[in-house]
Amino acid sequence: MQDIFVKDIAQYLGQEVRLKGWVRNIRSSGKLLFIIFRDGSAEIQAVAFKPEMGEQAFEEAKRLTLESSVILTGVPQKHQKKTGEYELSVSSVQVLQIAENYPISKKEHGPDFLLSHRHLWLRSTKQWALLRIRHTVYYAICEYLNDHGFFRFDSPILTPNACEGTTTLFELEYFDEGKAYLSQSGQLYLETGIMSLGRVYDFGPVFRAERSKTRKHLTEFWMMDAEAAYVEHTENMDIQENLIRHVIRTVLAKCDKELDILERDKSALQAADAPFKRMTHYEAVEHLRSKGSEIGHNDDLGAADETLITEGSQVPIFIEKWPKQIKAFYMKRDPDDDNLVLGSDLIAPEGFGEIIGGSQREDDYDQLLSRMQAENMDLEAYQWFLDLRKYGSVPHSGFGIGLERLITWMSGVHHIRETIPFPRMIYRIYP
RNA sequence: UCCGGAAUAGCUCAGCGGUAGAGCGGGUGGCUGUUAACCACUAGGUCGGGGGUUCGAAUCCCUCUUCCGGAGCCA
Repeated sequence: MQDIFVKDIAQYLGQEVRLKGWVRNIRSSGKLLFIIFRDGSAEIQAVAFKPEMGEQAFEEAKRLTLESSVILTGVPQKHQKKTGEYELSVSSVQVLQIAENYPISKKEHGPDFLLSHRHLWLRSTKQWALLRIRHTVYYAICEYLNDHGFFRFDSPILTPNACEGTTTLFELEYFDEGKAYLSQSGQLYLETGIMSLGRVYDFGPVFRAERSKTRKHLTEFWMMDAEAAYVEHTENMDIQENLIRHVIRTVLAKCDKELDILERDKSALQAADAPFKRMTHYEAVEHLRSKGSEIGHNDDLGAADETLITEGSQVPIFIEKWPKQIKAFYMKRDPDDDNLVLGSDLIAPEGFGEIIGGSQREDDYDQLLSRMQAENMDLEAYQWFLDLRKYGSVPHSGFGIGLERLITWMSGVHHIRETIPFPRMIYRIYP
């Protein structure tokens, strides 16, 4: 007899097999018992029928409760009521453990309860689907980059200095060396990697101690940073667009069932796999003001603006060429306008907001130095970064994708906290 | 940090000045095709903490705590 996974059940019709997993739900009707069984790969209805399996085995099956661990032996058959589905006709039941009073019931729960039981909530169908989409998105990003000349280059997580502003760092004591910080982005370190490998990316957790409390924020999230030598602003956006479109196609191809479970509108994702729109920050502001926003020409887009800008657009929109005072010090100035930088944000459609921030980097030593001085940065701490502009500086660009933001969009889920196994938020660090 | 909202059974909620309720989950029993199965019975509560008003407070007021939603900031 063979041990198989539920996902492969169709290949074993009529043969006795063994399935190892858990009980998702159980329904009984006298001499009949319906066990909704899952094993990680998929789920299936197992039917225990007393006259066929005998009194003893049936009594064993009757002991089962929600989330009990069990090994079922039986024969896969076509589902008697649902075409295209299968069920297992159970012949024997080996109970590993009876789960008593599993806390998550079949009815609704509030977010506080579910988040406090996140270690168990992960087993629920919707969470199972989200974890699988997360896996697919992660894999698709790496696949695209690997196929386009990028090398994995791991940036450090413990760092001596900040990449973005200094108010949002998690701080810790580092032996006798003073303060160290958890990385907010591997970008500055990636810029060293391109001088060796040409094109590089990192993928790992980053940490931001921002006291933001919205459905788009986590204090610990996964970011993919990519950086490429001799790539300028426009090509940088081309790479991002092709990468995101590859992710959309991969998710649609591999996660059809998961998207159904999440009731994701797949046609919206299909429509997003088309050339992205591009507009300058100036054009975006003009457009927003015509729609009633009070945004100014030197302002960042607010949450409402992000939704408004993509209204009526099926594809993501790049907003490029930003006023330099609202963007980071390392972005390259626009040669056509000294007040602008060659940065771009990618805004997802359907109100999902910003998913990528990228830019061409300042490669001129003097320009970078004066910008850092203007922002009162600790030049000594960034000497290594300035060195890159002294020894073979080249035009280069890069971008960072927030993995969970991208998953939120792909899956259509309401809150980012469901897209990572254990979300870290301002008021929650358990479990 | 700021602005709103909420806290009652294990869970989701109703009750909004006069004897603490329902559904789900748990337990017991019934049912040969169930789909959050169903039916019957049953156990289960310092109404978030503290203070006040009142003959009487889950209910009105004050305060603290916790959580949720949103803003700013960001990916």
